[in-house]
Amino acid sequence: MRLHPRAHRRIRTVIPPGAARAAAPTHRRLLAREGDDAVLLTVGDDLGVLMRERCSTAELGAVVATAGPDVRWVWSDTTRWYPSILATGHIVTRCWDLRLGHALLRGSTLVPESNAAALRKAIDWDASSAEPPAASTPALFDVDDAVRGVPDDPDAVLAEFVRQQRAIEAAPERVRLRLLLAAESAGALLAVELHAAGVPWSREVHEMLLHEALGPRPAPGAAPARVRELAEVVRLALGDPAASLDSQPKLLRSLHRVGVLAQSTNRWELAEYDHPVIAPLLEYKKLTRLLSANGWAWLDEWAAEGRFRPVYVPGGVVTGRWASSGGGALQLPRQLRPAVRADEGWMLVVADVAQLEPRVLAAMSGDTALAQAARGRDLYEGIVGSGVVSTRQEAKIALLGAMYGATTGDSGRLVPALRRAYPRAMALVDAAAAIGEQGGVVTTWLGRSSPPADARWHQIQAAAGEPDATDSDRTHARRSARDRGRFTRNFVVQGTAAEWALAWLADLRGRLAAMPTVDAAARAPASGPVFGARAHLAFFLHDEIIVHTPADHADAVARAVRNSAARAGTLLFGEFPLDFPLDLRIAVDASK
DNA sequence: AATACAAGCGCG
DNA sequence: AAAGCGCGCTTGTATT
Repeated sequence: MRLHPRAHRRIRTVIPPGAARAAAPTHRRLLAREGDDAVLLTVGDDLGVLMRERCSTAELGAVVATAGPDVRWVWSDTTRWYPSILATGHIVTRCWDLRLGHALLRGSTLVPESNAAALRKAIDWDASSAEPPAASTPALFDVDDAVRGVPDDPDAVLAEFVRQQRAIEAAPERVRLRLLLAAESAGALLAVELHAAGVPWSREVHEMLLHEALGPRPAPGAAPARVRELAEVVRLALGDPAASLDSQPKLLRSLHRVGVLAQSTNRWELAEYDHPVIAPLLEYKKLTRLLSANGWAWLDEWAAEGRFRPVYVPGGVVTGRWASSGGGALQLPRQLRPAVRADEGWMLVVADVAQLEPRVLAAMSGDTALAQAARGRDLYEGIVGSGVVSTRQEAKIALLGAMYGATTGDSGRLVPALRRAYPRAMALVDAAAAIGEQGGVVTTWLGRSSPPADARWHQIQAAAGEPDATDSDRTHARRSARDRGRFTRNFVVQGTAAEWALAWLADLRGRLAAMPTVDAAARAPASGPVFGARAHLAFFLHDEIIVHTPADHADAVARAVRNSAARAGTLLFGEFPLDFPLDLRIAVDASK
């Protein structure tokens, strides 16, 4: 790396300071790179550059801090810029993530086509996946788009910002798009912060849980005692001391030999057979799963320092949900939740939204009957109370079936009753399914659109319409159309729920940042210099959050969590009469 | 030996 | 007890 000339150690202002002062408080500032330096562009309402500054990247944290909390930093990609700024101890309050913005706007049906086309043309987003999908490609859609880059040089950053700004301003629903971009960008900041802060994790509790379930930690390469014992019991029941339990084909053959004629080794199917081998085998599978997914090796690799730090991937799911990579953050088994444990003198505020997706569906469809059923704490009980179905379990299955597109089984059987009781809500998901089946694009409440049907999908549909089409072609086409219909049916609901959750998080993040810090002795050092000093979000999973907070602030945090949920509701749905009740607990650990 | 795929199971 | 959306991860097997 090149050393910077002394002159670069201080910000060099190119525009006279007077103009800069006038511009600074209200205007967005773009960050770009030139060699090893960062370039800062202050942009006016007319999108003209008011000021151009330059500093070394090492000084960026200080520059951000000096600029104050009212600036919205516009940059190519939060994952590229924010970690190093945060590492110097500075929180960025607002940003505009151009990569995420591009991914949203280039495909949104709310953006006028000429603007969307301009965005697509400017950045060759999917250059490497432009060829028609190979015949073997099973995916219905491709999320690679979201991970491609926006260039970092000043001209490109400014040009992309201008394109995105114009795309939004040209849209009749610009208020929604602005909200979506702001929420998505706040999520990008939070994802970096969650990784830095980490989930407080008790090695002691985790080891105790493993010991209880599996026995003492075995030598490397050996199976734990409890697993070995169960394997013996299973092999005895199979009448084969050498039976292999970890290879599906071999296990299936062994099962067949003792009369268990299952088609697969999945546990739901195995559970249907009445044979002495079943119970110990299911227990064996459960324990080996715990061992391989979240055993001692996982603990050593992911939570050794008292924090679990997964990498969150905002926008990583087509619907707008977050994905994660590393450590399986989205799959922490409930069994291990007691290991999520606050530091000494700290508490956890654990909150999840009750039935988020059906509530969101009620609001977006304007279905006041469903909203009425949701008025109490439990939406499913509300449906039972309206006499639509007779048990809570039926209400749940029916509603999930309606949102997922179930056609058979208990779920499919109950959907018609729901359709009669809540015609507006059901019409919304049915319409989304119909559009998907025809190859169309659907859009969430704030403007995230589903990916269009790919070339392979169209090819399958076209083949079924040819004169020489076989029954198999037609069946294939119909199935593929319905698959896509179920996807778009769920997309609008899951995607809007993700938007609600982002709005909740973004608002809460702001409230937590405003909370007081604690003195040195009361800090949680493992959460880092910034978050170890105050209440901070520690975990997020679709509709639930965990805040790690100094014990004295727990009540205030709980109020903030509730207030933010209420705020998210009005931000998205205005005065529509619907609340989003939380199940909220203040506790030392995250177990139920 | 390296890579791709499918099954299975964890989460919402 | 599951058949219907969205994921990530591990394991064993098949492919190269």
